[in-house]
Amino acid sequence: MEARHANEPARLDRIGATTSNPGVGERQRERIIRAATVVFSRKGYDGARVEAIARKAGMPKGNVLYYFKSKKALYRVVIKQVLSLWLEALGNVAVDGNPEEAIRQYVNRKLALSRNHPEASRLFAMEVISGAPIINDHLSGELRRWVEEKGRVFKKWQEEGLMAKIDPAHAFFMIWAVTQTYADFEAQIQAVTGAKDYDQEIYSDAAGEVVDALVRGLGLKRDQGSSLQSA
Amino acid sequence: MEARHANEPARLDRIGATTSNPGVGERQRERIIRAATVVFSRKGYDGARVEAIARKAGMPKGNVLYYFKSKKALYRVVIKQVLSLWLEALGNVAVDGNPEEAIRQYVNRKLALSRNHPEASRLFAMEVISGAPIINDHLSGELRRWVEEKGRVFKKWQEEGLMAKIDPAHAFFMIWAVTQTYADFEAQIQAVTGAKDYDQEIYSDAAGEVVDALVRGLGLKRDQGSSLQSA
DNA sequence: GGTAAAGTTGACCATTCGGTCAATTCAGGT
DNA sequence: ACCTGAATTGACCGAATGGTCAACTTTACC
Repeated sequence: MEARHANEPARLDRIGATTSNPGVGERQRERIIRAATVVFSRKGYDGARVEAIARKAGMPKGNVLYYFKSKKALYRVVIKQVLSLWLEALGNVAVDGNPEEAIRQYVNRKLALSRNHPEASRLFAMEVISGAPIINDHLSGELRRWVEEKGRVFKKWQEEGLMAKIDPAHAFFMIWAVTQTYADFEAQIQAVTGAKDYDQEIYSDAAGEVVDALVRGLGLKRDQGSSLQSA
Repeated sequence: MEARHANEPARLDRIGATTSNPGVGERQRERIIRAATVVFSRKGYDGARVEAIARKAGMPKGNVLYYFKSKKALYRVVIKQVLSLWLEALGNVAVDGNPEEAIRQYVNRKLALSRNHPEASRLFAMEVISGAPIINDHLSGELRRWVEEKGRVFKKWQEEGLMAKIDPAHAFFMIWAVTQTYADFEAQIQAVTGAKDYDQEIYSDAAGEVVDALVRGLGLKRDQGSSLQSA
């Protein structure tokens, strides 16, 4: 017992495929994290049972606690990974192209995130609803700075008349709210629309209109000066 | 012991003030429900401790279980009350006035709900994120019908060119997403904006811009024919 | 003021759950 | 084949929690 309870995300990024030596333990670790993300996102921290996570990962409970020294430690690892996914997708809003295209791209990327990682989205939502006990520092640190930075770009656009006059932060809140709702409130949307194939009917069919509405609402204009399209 | 474990919401509506006989028990019942709403909304069902609810209501645990036969029964009562608050506020979107004013009013009402009952909003959100195990029937029943009904009005507006062509259901999802985000994601918004006085800075100062953006996004026009304003 | 029901309270029970541990198996290096 | 550390597993423990209960107090009504 030596690498035990490392607790570090270690190398959670996409590995170039099956790298030389994923390590027996590393693979297990990842299975646990994946299972934990699902369970935590549906049940919340307290509702999640270690044994439920273990079962979903296909191993006895004891094994989970072998890799993570406690339920809380596992939760921290999971939620930090989710957060980094969030921040990463926030990524780089292209500030140089024309505003409309930039935001349209950004919203679409965010929507894709909700589509491909609904559990991550829900887990994040639960954390925040609960008062963000774990990630508060990140929100008032990294995220806040990120918003301030991008906000300056919005201000510039607004001065040039390329965007409606709206507090940049709230513009983001609107975007996040709308994109996340398709993951977080899936149950409600499912119930109300009666969609048979959520992925298809909601994301493929309806999402486009919503993106348009957001762009329109934020009053985003295509910069007339630079007519170059981004790929 | 006779009225014990009635479990019925009984008469939860606003009573005309202190009616003749609120009943000792009825008052306690309401205190418990109010406390439970807060605790459940922050901790989720499993995270909430009966004793925590009792303490917040200012009575020993045993007393809570005297009025509600189980934690789950209490939860059901609480969440149903929250749901009715939601549906009630959805209320009557004035279908006859001009579209812009109607929706503007509706959004403002929904926003006020988030402001005045943030716990209710969060509790509702938690339920839905968890897959709406309790209220699923209501969502695919009452709520769905309500959306279909109001949706027809939207369609009419759209045919008259008074509203952007967007699936009515999704128009609602957008509105709900944006308005709820100010209650549900308060922790995030607080962290990002660094607002000292959330109520003031967020709801009073910034909300207006957001309502405008929504109205603009949904492409709502003032009906030129009828220039009468609703109060 | 007496009585019966409603309400209050803390002690108590059974269960569940996170976490530990000793025993065992597996994998790799020599 | 042997050895060593990593990994696996199920039994087990203590704490916490939902729920019960019996004793006690308050309230309402005659």
